[in-house]
Amino acid sequence: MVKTVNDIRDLAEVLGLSITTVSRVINGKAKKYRISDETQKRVLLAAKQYNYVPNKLARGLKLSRTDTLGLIIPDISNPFFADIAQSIEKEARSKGYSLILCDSGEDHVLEKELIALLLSHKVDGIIIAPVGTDYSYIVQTYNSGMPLIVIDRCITDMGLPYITSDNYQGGNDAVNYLISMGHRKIACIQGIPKSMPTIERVRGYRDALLSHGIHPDESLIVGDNYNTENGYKQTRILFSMENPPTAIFALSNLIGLGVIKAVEEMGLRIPENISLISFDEQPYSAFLGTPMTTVGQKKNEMGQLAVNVLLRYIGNKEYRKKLVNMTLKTNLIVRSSVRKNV
Amino acid sequence: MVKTVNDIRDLAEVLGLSITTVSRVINGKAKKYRISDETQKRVLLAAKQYNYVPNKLARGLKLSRTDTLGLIIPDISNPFFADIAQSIEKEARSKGYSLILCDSGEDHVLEKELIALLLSHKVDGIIIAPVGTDYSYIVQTYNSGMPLIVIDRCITDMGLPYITSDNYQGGNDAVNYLISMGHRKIACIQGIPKSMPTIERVRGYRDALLSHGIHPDESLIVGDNYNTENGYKQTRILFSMENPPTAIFALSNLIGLGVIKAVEEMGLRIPENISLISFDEQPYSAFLGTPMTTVGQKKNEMGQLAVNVLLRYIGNKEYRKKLVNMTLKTNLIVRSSVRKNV
DNA sequence: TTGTAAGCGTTATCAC
DNA sequence: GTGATAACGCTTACAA
Repeated sequence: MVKTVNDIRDLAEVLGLSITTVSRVINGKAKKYRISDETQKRVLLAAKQYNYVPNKLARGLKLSRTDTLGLIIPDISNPFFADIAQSIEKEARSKGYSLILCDSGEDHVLEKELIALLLSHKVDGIIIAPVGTDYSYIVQTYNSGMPLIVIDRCITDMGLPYITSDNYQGGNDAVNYLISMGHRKIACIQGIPKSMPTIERVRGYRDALLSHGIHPDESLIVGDNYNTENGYKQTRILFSMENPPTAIFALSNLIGLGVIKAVEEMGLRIPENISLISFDEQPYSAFLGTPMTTVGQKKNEMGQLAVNVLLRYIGNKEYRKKLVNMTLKTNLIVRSSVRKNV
Repeated sequence: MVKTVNDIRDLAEVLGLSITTVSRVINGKAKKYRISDETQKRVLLAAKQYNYVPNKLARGLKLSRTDTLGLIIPDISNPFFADIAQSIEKEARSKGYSLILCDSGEDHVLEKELIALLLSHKVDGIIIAPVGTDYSYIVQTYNSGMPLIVIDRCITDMGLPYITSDNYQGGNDAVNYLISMGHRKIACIQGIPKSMPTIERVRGYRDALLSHGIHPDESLIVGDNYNTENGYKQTRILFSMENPPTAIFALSNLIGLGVIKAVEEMGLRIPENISLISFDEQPYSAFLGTPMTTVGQKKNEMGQLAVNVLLRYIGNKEYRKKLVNMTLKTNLIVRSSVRKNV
């Protein structure tokens, strides 16, 4: 009959050692306390044998450190965020951290609750892609001393650290390209209007038009959500105009999918009847009915950087004074969804 | 100067009440202990005012219950798993549980570590879509009393509870359809060969052929991974045969994408030169170069059921004796990636 | 080189 | 109606 070991206490008992010694060996402080090699080996062996795993709750309670990070994103089924979540999880784990995943569903009331939830879990830090409507709670959390970093849906002028794509450049590049292909009547289907990616992409859109002497037509800047629905609806509406645009700039990959759906349903074709550029590259982008011209983002880098900056905030009080604001270049991936407009 | 409240102790002090009373109110046991309405209101108000959030570590340590579930999946960037993760997170949270997300990256050594990690976090239960190579550790964990449920990559005959799609039916339906369209030389690009979804889908494939008097050609059953790479490579190899198949059955959406890539690169077309059916429906399936015929799965239901069954295991020792094995029907979504072969 | 004991923040048991 | 206190499993001074 083998004794069941649940505790460091049980383990110590089995070994005939004190809890302290066992704890020291388990935590790799053997040589620091000059614990004999033999004792060390015995402990490690027994730990493995009895399948002992230290209780992180007790450990966290004692150390006020849980080796856990919180991640809040608006929609994990959006492959953009799934990719980011993957790189964050991987990087975090490689550094010894676990990840509590929260999907806010683009609901800022829920988002607020989720932050409180993560706080109650005593996570060591939070990575958040906010819904982008109400920041007060996030700012408050950060100012209270909780290490936190914002990704993608960044918030400027609030004193929050963030890592995001150069959305202005992405929007600007896309529209400049459309103009260079002869388009002048270019619609823009937005994501959440108040969110920074949308604001910046639209700013890039406007500036590209203006720099070519085209006055932005406000009736062509439409939509209010990053999802497929919005892309579909706005496209149908755009095409109900007496004089529809010749090109659409979709501010997310999901919006782009919605555009395609609407276009197909109307019996039209991309790019013959309408040109399209969509933000965010996806594995399927190249294989769509018309291979899509997209604005690629450094998702992997964004995730890795977020984790690493956050860990520095966690580990280094001094570093926390440094407000990290990073912007990652985008790249236009030209395929065949834009035709030359003559 | 407002006192900072970190503790239930601090809160009690501020209120001039005992810790016990405060704890009771916070946990909604006010009436059980006949705590006066006024006291109750004061406590609740102060808690809100001082932004008090109970420490889940301490709570978990005391109650041996963390209100936390662990989720292990092989690849969150695969939209199939992203969708499942979303439904699991949502359902779990609605029931008061948080989710620790782990991506095993299809690595069963890592998977084993991740289980130990979740154990050390004292999660109340585990939902796992295993890599599908080595089950021993999972079985051991389950047998040790940890509530656990397997999804998608199920393991039969091991006494583990699971919820999965009817992969046999899905494979059978797909191939029956291909045969009904006149195809006889049908290739099958597998996922991980030892994993149950692959085994079952291939069994469905074989039986469909046999039931039509076609003897399965082993050289047409190829591949070893659910990813895009595998789909691409195997397609290139299949087409290097002197007599390539007229149809391909891809066992995942990612494999399907790889097939498309290879086909395009070879200057061929779907379905003119090769017909294709791919497992798992995705938002983009309808918008691919050739709208894809797919086998749809009940992802949302799978996630919700997994959480609910797991929670019953957690809450009800009796129920744990009942081995839940659920199989969810698939549905063939016919589009235009299969042509009539004459 | 090893051990003793206090304390992390919470809840449950028992008392008043 | 409310309060004091032990205990959950761990780490870490402080002792020896």
